[in-house]
Amino acid sequence: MKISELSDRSGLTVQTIKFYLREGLLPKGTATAATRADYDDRHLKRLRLIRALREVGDLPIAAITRIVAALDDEKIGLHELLGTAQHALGPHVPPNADGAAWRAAKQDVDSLIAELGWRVGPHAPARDLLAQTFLALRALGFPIVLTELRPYIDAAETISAHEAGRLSDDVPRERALLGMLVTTVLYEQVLIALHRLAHEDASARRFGDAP
Amino acid sequence: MKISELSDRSGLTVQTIKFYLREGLLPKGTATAATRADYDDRHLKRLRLIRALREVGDLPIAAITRIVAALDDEKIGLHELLGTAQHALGPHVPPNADGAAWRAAKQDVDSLIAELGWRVGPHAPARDLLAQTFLALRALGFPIVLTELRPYIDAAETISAHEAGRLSDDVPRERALLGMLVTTVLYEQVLIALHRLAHEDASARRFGDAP
DNA sequence: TCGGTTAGATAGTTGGACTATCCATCCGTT
DNA sequence: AACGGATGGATAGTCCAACTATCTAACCGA
Repeated sequence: MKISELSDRSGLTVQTIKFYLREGLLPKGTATAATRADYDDRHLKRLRLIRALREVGDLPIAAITRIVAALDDEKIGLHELLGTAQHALGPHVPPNADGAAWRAAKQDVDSLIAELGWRVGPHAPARDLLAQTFLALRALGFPIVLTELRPYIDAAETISAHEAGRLSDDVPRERALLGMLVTTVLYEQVLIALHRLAHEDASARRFGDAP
Repeated sequence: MKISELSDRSGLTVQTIKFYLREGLLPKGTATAATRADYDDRHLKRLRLIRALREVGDLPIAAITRIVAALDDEKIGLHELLGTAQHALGPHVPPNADGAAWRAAKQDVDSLIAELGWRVGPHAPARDLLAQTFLALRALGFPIVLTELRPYIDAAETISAHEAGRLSDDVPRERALLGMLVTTVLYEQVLIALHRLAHEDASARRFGDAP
C-alpha cells in the first residue's frame, strides 16, 4: 500500500510516518522505484502499536525505539526480548542521587519485595518507581505502613495472577511481546481509569447526596 | 526563612523556586525589604507538594497551577475544591475527535459505568481515559470483554473502598485535598509499581527457572 | 565597606516530538 | 506524450513545556 494509504489507515500524518521511518521505529517499505515504496500490513500493525504506546502509554520515542529494535532483532530470544521491553518501559526515574533518604527508600522497597517473596530482578525499574514514591509520601508526611499497602499488594497479586494465567508460551514472538505490552501498558491505564471512577463513586456515596 | 534555605530544604534550585513564584504556584513570601522576603513552613510544604505532583505524578505545571489556585481560593467549598482538583488531574486526553470508533468507545464506557451502578460525573476525565484505552485495545486486536475486565474492576472497587474508609470530613481543607491527591496520584504509582513487580514475579514463576 | 544574597524583570536554553520545504523523480490520467 | 499530484530522501524549522541564566538595584551581616 502507498504511504498515503498507510497514513489514512493509521490516523497519522505522512510527515509523522516519515519521521518514524527516519528514527527507525518503522522499517522501510520495499522500494519499487526511486520515489516509490510499498508498505504492507505489518507496517500498519507496527504503527498502531507505536500509536498505542505513545498516546496511551505515554512512552517516549526513545523507549519505543528500543522495544521495536529488540523485536526486530531475531537473534534475541523471547525471554530476553520480554526483559528488554519491560526494562525499556521504565519508568525513567531521574536518579536524583539523593543521599540517605533515597537509599533508605530503596532499602524499604528491597525488604518489602523480599518479605513478599517476589522474584524480581535487582535492576527492575519498578523498584525505583516504588522507592521514589515512598520518598515523596514521606516528604508529604504520609509514613508508609504495611497495613496501608496491603490492599494494593493484594490487588497487584490478584491481577498479575490473572494476567499470567492468560500467557502462553507457544505463540509467535511478536504476539507474545504484544501481549506483555498490552497488559503492562494498556491494562495499567484501564486500572487507573477504573480506580479513579471507583474513587469518585466511593466519595459520592460517602459524602454525596441521595442518588 | 530565606529563599536559599527554602531551596536547600526543598531540593529545588533558587531559580526554579523563582519560576514557581512567577507562575503563581507558590505564594510570595512576606517582603521585609526591597530585595528581601521571608518564607515560612507553608511555603516549604507547598514546594514539597508541587515536587511530588511533578516528579511522581508527572502532572504538568498548568494542572498544578489550577489545583493550588483552587486551594488558595477560600471562597471555594471543600466539595468543589476536591472536584476541581480531580478534574485538573486529567488525564489530558487529546480529543482526537475520532468519529464513529471514538463514540462507540465512549458509549461502551458509559454502559459499563451504568451497569456497575457507579455514581460518576458525566464529564469525569477518567471516562475519556478509559475510552481512549478501549479504542487502542481494539485497534491492536484485543477486544474488550467483561470477563477480562472483571479483575480490574474488583481491584478498583476494593482499593477505593479502603481509601474511602480513611477519608474523614472534619480535617482542615488543605489536609483533605492533600489526602485526595496522595491517594489518587501517589498511591496510583504505588499500585503501578507493585503491579509491575508482581507481574515480573508471576512470569518468573510461570516460565522461569528454579528459585 | 565590601563580599555575598536577593527581588524582580527579561531573555535564553534544552529536549522531545514532530512539521514544513525542497528537489528529483515517478505514476496515473488525459 | 504531457501534466498535475504523490513520493522518497534530506535538511531545516516549529512548538511547547519547563526550566536556567543574566542583569540591576537594593540590601544584609561581618
